[in-house]
Amino acid sequence: MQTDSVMNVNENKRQRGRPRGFVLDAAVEVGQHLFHEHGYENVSVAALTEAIGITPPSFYAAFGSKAAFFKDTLRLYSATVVPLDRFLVQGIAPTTALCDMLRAAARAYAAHPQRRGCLILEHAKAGTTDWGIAAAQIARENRERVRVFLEGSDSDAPERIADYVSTTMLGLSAAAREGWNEARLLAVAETAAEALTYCEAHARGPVPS
Amino acid sequence: MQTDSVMNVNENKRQRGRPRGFVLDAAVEVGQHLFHEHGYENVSVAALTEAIGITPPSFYAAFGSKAAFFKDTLRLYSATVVPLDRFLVQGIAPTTALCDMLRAAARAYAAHPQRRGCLILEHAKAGTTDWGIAAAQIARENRERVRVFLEGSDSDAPERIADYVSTTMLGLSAAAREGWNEARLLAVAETAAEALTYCEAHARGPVPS
DNA sequence: TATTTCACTTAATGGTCGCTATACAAATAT
DNA sequence: ATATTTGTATAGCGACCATTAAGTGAAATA
Repeated sequence: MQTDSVMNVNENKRQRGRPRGFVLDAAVEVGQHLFHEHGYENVSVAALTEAIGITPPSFYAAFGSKAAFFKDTLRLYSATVVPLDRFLVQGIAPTTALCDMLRAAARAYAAHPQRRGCLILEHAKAGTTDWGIAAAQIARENRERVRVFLEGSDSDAPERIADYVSTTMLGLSAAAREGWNEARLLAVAETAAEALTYCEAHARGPVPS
Repeated sequence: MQTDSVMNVNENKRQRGRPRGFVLDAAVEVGQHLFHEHGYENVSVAALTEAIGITPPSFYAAFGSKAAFFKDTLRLYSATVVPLDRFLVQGIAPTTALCDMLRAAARAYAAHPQRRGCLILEHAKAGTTDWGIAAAQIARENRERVRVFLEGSDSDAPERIADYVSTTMLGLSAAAREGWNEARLLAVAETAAEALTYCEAHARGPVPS
């Protein structure tokens, strides 16, 4: 069951029959917000359809299933909210890029009082369900992009640094969900940033022990 | 509905009527393992009672509700698995204590292939449910103990350091649940430990910028 | 206008959930 | 012995879940 939303605006393809009474991408965004605020399991199809303004059969005709719809919201989120490529541009010093990314994450995770943390990371733990697997997949891909970026730069121990940054973002997301405000998250990001700059210096010279 | 489990072995109080056919603390431990492996919402009362070897009425007579039983498992967990006082002993250098704690967390969170991460931290996000509030409460208390320990030592910026350590442990727990092995978690803990030692040095002298 | 093609509406399906009313079994108290 | 107290077992409650079968409404094609 393919949907034509998210970066795939091939609507107005064949317009026979009654036209759809709602906008796909708008519905996906509504669902993204609900999933982000309450979590996949705590959002019922009834809640989704009511928020969108449609009924369950329309929902299933358009998106196939609740899990498929959730994957659509994941795609929308990773395409719009977490623009990794904005930070991982070749030529920039890896430490600078990662520090900027951590600061941006801290800000983004506390930006909206509802919808705290990262939609993807917060759903990447239910590794057994299909929707959890989808989230974990995206998380792994993003992690990989960080590692590749570090290998492209002359960074030493790219895996170790990538893992450290990933863990920090996981922690920032969880802390955001527990209600920490932007200042606290930013302070943590700043501390982690100092760790990264220290690692870089540490790699070039010997440890001052 | 009070239960007399967990550090509260006042059984053999009044022995009138039919004696209980199972051991309270053993049941709590079984529940702790199930909750840790699958998460609160994914463990039904039916699964709990079957694993314990009793039927629902016995369960509710002994523990009151699923949420109350979960709180019992939380108490057992924080009293046995995460011995904070082992690390936060006055007199030890704060950096040493925190680094040891991070390393111990990394090891503990990956120790059992099932039951990855921290039972408390992984349940502290559902802030609206009563069981989630209970977990978040314990997490907050532990965080407070770290802060008090740092204030007791001559550490500067105790809140900032405590927040950084808390976030790192949140990240380690989440990474453990995503399947990272002990080596990866330990490497992250080691990087964070370097950050802490750097912070300490940084506080005493100016930044080498 | 007649037909086709799709979306929409109504209403319900089977399943699982946390929880419990009722009845029975096993121990102590008298 | 009987009465009382307490745990266990059977069976089922109502609520909610994701999903859908069947029929109706609306637009484009012929």
